[in-house]
Amino acid sequence: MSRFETVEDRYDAAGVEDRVAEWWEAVDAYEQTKQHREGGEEFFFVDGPPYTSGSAHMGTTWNKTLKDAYIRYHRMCGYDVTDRPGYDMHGLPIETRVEERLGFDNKKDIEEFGEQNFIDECKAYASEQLEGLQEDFQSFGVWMDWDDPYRTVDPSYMEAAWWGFSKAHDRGLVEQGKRSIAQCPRCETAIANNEVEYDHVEDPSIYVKFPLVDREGSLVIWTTTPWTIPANTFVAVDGDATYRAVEATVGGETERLYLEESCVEETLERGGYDEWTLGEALSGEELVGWRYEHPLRGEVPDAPDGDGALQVYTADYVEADRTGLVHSAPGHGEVDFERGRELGLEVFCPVGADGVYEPAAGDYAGRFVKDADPDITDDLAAKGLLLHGGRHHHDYGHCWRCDTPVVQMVTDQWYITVTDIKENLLSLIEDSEWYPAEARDNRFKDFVEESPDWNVSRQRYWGIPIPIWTPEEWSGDVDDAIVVSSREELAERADQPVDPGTVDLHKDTVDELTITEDGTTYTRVPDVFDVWLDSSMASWGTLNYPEETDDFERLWPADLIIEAHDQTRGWFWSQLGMGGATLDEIPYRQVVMHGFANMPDGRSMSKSKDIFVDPHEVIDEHGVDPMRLFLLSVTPQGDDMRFSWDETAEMERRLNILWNVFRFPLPYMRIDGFEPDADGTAALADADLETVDEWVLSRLQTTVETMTDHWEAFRQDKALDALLSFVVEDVSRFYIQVVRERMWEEEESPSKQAAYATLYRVLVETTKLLAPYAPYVADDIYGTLTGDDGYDTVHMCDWPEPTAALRDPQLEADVDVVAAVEEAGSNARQRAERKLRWPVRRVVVDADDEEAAAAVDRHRPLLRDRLNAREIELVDPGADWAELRYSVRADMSVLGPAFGDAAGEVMDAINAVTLEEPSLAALSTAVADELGREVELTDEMVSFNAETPEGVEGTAFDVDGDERGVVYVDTTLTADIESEGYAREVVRRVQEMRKELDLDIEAEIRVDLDVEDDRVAGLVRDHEGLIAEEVRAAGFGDVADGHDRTWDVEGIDVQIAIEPVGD
RNA sequence: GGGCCAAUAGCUCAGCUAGGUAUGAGCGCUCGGCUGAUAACCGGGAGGUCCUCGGUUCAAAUCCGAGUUGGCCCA
Repeated sequence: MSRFETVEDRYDAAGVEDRVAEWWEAVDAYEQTKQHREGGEEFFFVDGPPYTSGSAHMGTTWNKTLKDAYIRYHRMCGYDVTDRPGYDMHGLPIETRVEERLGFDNKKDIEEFGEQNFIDECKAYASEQLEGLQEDFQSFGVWMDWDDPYRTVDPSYMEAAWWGFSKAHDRGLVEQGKRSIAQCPRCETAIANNEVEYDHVEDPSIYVKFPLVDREGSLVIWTTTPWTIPANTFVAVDGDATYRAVEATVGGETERLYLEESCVEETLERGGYDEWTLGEALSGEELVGWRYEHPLRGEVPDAPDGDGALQVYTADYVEADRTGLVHSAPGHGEVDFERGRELGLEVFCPVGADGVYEPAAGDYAGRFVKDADPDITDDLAAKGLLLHGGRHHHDYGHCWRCDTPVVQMVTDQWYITVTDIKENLLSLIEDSEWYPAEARDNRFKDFVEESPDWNVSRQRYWGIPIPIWTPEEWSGDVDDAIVVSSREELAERADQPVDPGTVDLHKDTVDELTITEDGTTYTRVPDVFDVWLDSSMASWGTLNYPEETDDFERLWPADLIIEAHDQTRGWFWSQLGMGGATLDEIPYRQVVMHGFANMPDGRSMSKSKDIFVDPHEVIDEHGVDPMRLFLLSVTPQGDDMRFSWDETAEMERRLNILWNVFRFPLPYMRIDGFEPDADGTAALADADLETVDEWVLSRLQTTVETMTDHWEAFRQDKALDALLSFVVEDVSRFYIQVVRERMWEEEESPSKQAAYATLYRVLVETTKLLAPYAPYVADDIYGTLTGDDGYDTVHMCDWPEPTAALRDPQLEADVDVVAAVEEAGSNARQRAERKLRWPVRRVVVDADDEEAAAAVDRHRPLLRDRLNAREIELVDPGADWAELRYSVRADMSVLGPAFGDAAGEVMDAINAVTLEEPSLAALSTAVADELGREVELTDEMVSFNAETPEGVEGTAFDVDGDERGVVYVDTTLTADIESEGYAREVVRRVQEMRKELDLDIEAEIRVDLDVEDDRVAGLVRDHEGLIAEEVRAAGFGDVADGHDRTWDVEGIDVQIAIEPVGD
């Protein structure tokens, strides 16, 4: 590939990306880059596996882009980076998708279809989705090991989970037990608390009277779940609250009710009582031990009736709300269960996994619990126990996958008892560094402190089977069960023949396996793991541990993980829990926690509600690199991102500026046969650098240092700011503007060579700095610049290090001053209405301090050039420019009282004078002259205003907000200046006409000028030499058949004709 | 209902973790300039209840409290 080839006029993302993708393919760019770093210090990055349902959304896109950028950065820094992507492929979400596909309603359909068939369908679905994601990620320019992703459904990965679980078991952290869990009656499985979504619903709201035994009256409870009343076991009160006996009358009949004092009025009004009187006051403690009749004893004969049941107890979950007495069913509610267990009460749950009452529910057996609500309410009403029945709007839990309302109930589940090692876990957290740090110390720590034991069992199909085999007459003691840790062990212990090399560990396979030892046959527990357990093993699953041990021993734990803040409760936690349970270590060292990708208006994206931005659409519109640039331009630490089309378009424009900067020197370099070494070091060493060259190279070093610091602090967004500002402000707006003329020089010159070497170096280093962000365009530019002399891809390059010898902070500070002076000078010019094309006689810089003055003094030629000034004059700091004069403005509010009737006269005199210096003494003298008499003036009476000489405009300049002086531009015309000004006007028109003819840069022309005004014609003629040089005119005179145009130049018609001259 | 985070120009965000005039930045808008990088570039200008209300203080975008809106997590 030859260097400095012609490129498109305009940055075209799609074109670049297609071209580069093809190139990568052709030269195995990814593989080469990885091989290039083999033997380097190893860096173990672990990919948090996306779930394989649906395609990549903006959040995943952001996440993978961040990962890609940090992997590329670390590679450039010399690390041999682990980059195995992963996919989370088990779990209920996929099962429900497949059920939808197959038109299934419940587990019975699955059983009929066949477990194995269903598992095959799930696997096919997950694999299909995986392929889509793989394509998506690759289309985002992400370089990971796409040929070998870890998949949670692979036997080797599943084995990692078995190993981890058995480790936890070895350490006594596995147990089976009853817990109150959220059950999805449709999916017929427990679902984790974080899988419960709360939606607004309307439920029954009933007040029920529980008749007391041994004393008159009833307790009044309130509930929104009538279906839990069959399981009522006790009533809870607040021991410190005050309860009242109430004599309530309705329809002439009076009854005694007990409820919390502050709830009486509202409750009895609801109950429609005509009147009531407050009776005895009792503390909650005093109610403890009171016994009552189960309100549905007739309908549910098996309802709790054991020791201690149907009594009042205290509980800390009671609030003075509704009635202040809480119906408690340990067989259902979580807090009820906990309290019931403390009290040693029976756990009665007459509901099956499908949410249907079992025979123990008596009359209600066979009914779906929610459907039984009205019957139960009616039955209570029929017995006169319903005080009030209404409806209530509140939030109620639903299954996150199928949206079915959950049923809270007690079932047997398997647990990893992380609460036993909570202190360890909390201290392990300290071994990880988080970005941002507060996420660890607030959010994460809080979550870990509050987390309960981890229910890892699910009564489903598509998951990693729990590797527990229990004996026929099992005691329930986990020590009597067998926990298998590997395929090898399974093969050894199973009664049936198993080939550990080929066995698939899914449920359909292992369910059939039994283990017989010491005459006892063990069968597998039918549950599968909670899918969160799958990914919790990713840090060793990625390394195929325990099947392979070398990598694990060398690399584990992970050096870096990068995920969004929802993973605090997800993957960050599950990994900590498993790492702690198995190895008593935290599986990661550094955590970058980014935010969520929201809509441009701040709402969260939601595919189901059709509120989202599709990454592919962004790519079609603006390209991959601009999208990545946008995603990487926002902070990766905690804050949510609002996607912005405008900002993405802006990134495309910035890349276009870079493209222009890059393509500008190409024709010149090509024509001159410029052939620097690949990274330009040698070319630079040979070059005779000029001041601006040194400056921009120094800026480059500073930029490299700044960027590196930001990258190391995981603030690639700030690093990008530094890079883009360098490219746009320093290179494009300043350096290129200054060196343009040097590039145009026809002859070989050291100056031109120095500009080439400088710009080359700047561009090559820029492509390296840009590479992690915009991998395509960076590589395209790099390739065009280095050709066959560089690496096949910029991604093999080392991350630049600042070169101390090229640093010159003084020069950078100087140029800051020069640029400020230039800016102020341009402003002054504009106010004087003098275009830059017209030279000015002089620019006077009145700097406030020595430093600014010295900077200007050191760079007079540069400033002369930038401001098109014949001369730069410098006023001594501390002194005012001698040519300034001062006018004075009188303040009548002070003059009036002081001078009375004479005030007007004094004011006129003050306003009329012009002073050489702004002092009261000078003013007094001048005013005395004007008035013909002395007057006493004070500072308060006047203010001084500087007046510039005729034809001079002044503007203050500042650096970083600090005012450093004033720039005066003297626009007085001279014949010489007019002559050059007009000549340059002509040059510009001729140049435009050359372009209209599409002439080659080097083509020579003949020019015919006809200026309407004779004086101006003469002025132009004086500068024919300049014109000829600038427009490559071989001569002036008649152009018979050329390109002919008449221009208006400053109000004067100028007719110009040009024609190319033959060779 | 609870915890955490955010709210500053039309847009995206700095500034807040040492209180001291919003020098705010880029984009967009607008007026002007430049013209062999040209769909680029330069300069001027307009544009703000710093979410609201209280408090601390000589002084609050900044510190404290309450609230509003949005996000995440939990119930």
